Amino acid sequence: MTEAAAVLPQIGLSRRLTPAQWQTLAARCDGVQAVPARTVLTRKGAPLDKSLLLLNGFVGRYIDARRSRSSHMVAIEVAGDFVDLHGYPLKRLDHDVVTLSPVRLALFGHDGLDRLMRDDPETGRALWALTLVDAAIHRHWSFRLGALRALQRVANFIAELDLRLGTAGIGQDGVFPLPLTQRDIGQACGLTAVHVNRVLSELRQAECCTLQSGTVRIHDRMRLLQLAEFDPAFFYAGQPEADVSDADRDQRPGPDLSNMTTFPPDSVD
Amino acid sequence: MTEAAAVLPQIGLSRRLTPAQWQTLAARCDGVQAVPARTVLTRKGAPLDKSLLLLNGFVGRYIDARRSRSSHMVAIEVAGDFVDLHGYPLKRLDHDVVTLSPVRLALFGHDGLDRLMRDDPETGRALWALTLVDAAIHRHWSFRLGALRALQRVANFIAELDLRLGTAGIGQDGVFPLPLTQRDIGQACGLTAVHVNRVLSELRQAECCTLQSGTVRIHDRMRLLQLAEFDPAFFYAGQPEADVSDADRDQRPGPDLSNMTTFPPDSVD
DNA sequence: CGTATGCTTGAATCACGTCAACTGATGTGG
DNA sequence: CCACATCAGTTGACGTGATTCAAGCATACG
Repeated sequence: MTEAAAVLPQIGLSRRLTPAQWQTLAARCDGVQAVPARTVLTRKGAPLDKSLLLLNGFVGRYIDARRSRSSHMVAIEVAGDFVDLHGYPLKRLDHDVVTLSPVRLALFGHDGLDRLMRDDPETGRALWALTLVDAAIHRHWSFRLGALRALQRVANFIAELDLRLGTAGIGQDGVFPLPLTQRDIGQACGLTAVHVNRVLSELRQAECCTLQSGTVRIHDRMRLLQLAEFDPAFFYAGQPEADVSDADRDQRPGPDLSNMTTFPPDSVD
Repeated sequence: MTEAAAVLPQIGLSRRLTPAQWQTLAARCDGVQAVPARTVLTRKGAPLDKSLLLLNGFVGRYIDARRSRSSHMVAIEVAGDFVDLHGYPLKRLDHDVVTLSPVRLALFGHDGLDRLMRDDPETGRALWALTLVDAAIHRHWSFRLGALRALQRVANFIAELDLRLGTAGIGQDGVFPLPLTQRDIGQACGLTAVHVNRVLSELRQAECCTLQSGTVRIHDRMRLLQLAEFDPAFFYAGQPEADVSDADRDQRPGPDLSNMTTFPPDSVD
């Protein structure tokens, strides 16, 4: 639907496409749909024939343990993220996708993407790169959960959303909306809601940042990033990695496998 | 180098390609190289011009916190895994890649992959799907770290490697090599080496599985999988999702956004 | 040999979970 | 309009799972 395409803003992750690529993609949009909060978009294992681009709001991915009582949020998507793009090559997902807030979604049928891939393989590779940034974010989550403790984890989570929402043009002066309950944050950070509460009030008392009634206010971003051990490298901002054409290849010789160094063992753990 | 291509076995993840696709890819191989254990293959941020397919041995990906003393393993690669395939669209990595054991690697220059993508976009999409399975494994790690506690985590880790190595044709009767120190396992599972030790002896006493001198012996796989809350869905085994051509499309109507259901709140946490 | 590295075990500490009670905001039906 | 339920947030007391520090062994290696 071309009318729909005309209004699609190029925000967030989709900014990694060139304007021309974005036009090519937006032309494939099959419509826009509004969905209320706490609604299942796709259920684990269900076959997919369309992918969803998140225009605004928040969406979570959940894996739940059968025997256990808790489900865990393994990813959060913000405006500009392609929620289901990896469902395009895989044709089904291994987890549930649920809206955390009211959202608006742009729909892309897989057959339309097929044609896009055929007609414009360069844009296809750019879409591939988009899904790889998602994977890098997953690694960052793994790092957060495995290497940090409660206070740092929550700080890191907030710092990540500050960065990602900034890219989406949402929020300013360190203030942005985050309509999650403390239980949601706990599910994302591997903590109980009770402990998230304590950690948040600790961050508040430290004059670091405040999260109240669905709004984050960052008072001291330096301290937040430092506390969070936050390294934005995982986000692959900066150069357009979608552009694999040529130019920046072979300039620097890449890691030569002949000059390998022994991995220095680090102190503990 | 065609001689190198001739000896490349199609194991593990690379089995998700059709034999024809595998031949196409193997023909692009630029050589095979042996690398000793505990060697840095690629350093965070370094520009890449080739990708590596792991023929045997183990490789880990590490993210480390600057201020802190510990680095965290965010992924482990086994025989058949494409270690650096996501470095192909992205051109650099956000983490370090280190061998955990002596390995043999098949090298694929990015320009060769470029030609492959041009000549055979279908195989290109299959490679995309490979990187998406990696992402699914990342989500599984996130789940493990966020939702499970020590005993279950280690059990889950072992169950994952049992599954992945089985696909690579390594090990049988629940016995497979795993040349990791308890400190390595701790870095992967977000635990200290000391606690990994206690957990392993617990698993041993429970007659569940044994990990000694670099070898895993699974005595009661049912109990292991149950204890680990292990759901192999993340691995996308089964149907060849690389085959996006046609056939299995539009058979089932996919999740219709009109019959959305409200997300049922689960009990705790 | 001695030194380094990995595994094992114990005891003390601490971070986080669990249980429970209370608040305040929102909503619903009589 | 008020009784009542519900749900997110908050706080305290208590229990426990994991870390930390420490020491003792085993094996491999120069």
